[in-house]
Amino acid sequence: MGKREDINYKLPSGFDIELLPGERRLELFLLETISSVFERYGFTPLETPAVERLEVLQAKGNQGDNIIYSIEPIVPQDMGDSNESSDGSSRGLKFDQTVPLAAYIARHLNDLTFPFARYQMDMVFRGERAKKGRYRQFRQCDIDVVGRGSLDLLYDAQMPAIIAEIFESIDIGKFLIRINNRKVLTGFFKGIGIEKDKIKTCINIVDILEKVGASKVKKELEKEGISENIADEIIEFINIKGGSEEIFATLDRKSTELKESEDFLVGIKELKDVIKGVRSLKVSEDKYCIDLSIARGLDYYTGTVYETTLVGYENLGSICSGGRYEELVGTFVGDKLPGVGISIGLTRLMSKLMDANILKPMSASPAQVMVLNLDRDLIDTYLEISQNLRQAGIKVVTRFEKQKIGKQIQQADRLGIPLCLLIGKEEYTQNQCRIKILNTGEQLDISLENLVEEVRKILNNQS
RNA sequence: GCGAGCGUAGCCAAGUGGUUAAGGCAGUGGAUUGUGGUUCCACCAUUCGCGGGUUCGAGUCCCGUCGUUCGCCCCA
Repeated sequence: MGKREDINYKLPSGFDIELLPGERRLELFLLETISSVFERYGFTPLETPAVERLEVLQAKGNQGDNIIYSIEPIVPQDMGDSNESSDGSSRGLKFDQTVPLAAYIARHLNDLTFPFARYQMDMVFRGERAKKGRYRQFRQCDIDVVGRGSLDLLYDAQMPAIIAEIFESIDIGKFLIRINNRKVLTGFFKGIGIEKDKIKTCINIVDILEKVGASKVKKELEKEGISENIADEIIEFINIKGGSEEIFATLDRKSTELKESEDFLVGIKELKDVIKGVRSLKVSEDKYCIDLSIARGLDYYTGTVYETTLVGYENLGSICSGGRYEELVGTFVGDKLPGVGISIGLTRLMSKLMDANILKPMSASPAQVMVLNLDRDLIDTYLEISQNLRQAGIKVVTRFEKQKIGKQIQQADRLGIPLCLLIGKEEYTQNQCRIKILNTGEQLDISLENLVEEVRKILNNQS
């Protein structure tokens, strides 16, 4: 098979994110759809390097060491230890877009206009155990808005509107954006007497409710030294269900029962403002809800948090999530620079949705027309026709190699090219061209003068 | 990092100590010379991740090694 046995060319675990042509075309289509929604809301495109200093990557939160890939050069042997002083080990690959954004803002503070709204659809890297649909390198589509000093809660409200618009336009069925506010959670924990240093742990435990179920959450909480009564109270709290007004009513009632409810009240107020904004942005009621069990694992979230699931496919997990972070950017700059953002894990989303047959790959080739090679002597005609079509904006593949006609048509079919142009001696002498429409098998003879026009007409009818 | 499983062609695989290593998909060639997605025929692994061992004999058992998958953890 001509295969080299000494080189293992398989991709390492977690990096098998290569797509076939039709899949890549689908990805590009999605990227285009997503970015056009982002831009409709005035977000500006941005890209940051794959590499940042470790101190930047580790600046906030507990992402820690087990997910960051460090990067260092391979020192050539004959260079001895001359590279030893390089600080290669102090760099790593970015594991999300938010932390690099914070650093970016710190670097360009004086060149940017605030609130700064940007989108980014780069690859990120996580050194975690790979799973089906969960990779070590993957593409995330992020938007964030960062304000200087303060950031209006309407930016938080805008996020669900953007999410809704995106998932409506890529047509993947019903989805639900679940909204919560971390201050509601932390305020509640504080109010029922949980010590400050345990609140973070509690948030992380609560976050896994959906995955592991209430009894496991309770067990975990008790492992942290939380009494059974309190654990029950927590579970009851995060399970509160209902419409927005209903939940607000419950929360208001709860706030009077709590010992210390300042944070809790702030959280409720924020959540109310956000929901009000979402409503004003005309996001339809069945697309979002308040869900007090949404906490998000990342440490840097401080206020609003979001998670989006596909209705009927909840097991796919969150397809878009994010939240507000008050302190993250400020870790690099002295100022207060609160931000809010969301992220779509596109690689994972595509992989899962294609497995579930919700998304289907596009045709392998963007070409709309294939000019067949029936006679090598007519190659100049083929080239000329191809150029004419291209000038009219039509995507054309010209066959240079003479092959059995059936093979050529078969190839066009496999590539998903809808039209074949056949010009042999016969057609040529009559100044004609035969157009074959592959999905119907229909053929028609057109004079060369009208060809461009005719092809365009057929293509229009097809789409 | 810990626990479990798996490793047979480009892909999916049967095979559980005897040997010519099923089958399917894909691929290549053909079924009379200018027509595809259907059908039919032929071809397509001196070899079972790698190394060692047990045995008259190993893809099949044992040890090691590498790779990979799943679970815990974490998350997109």
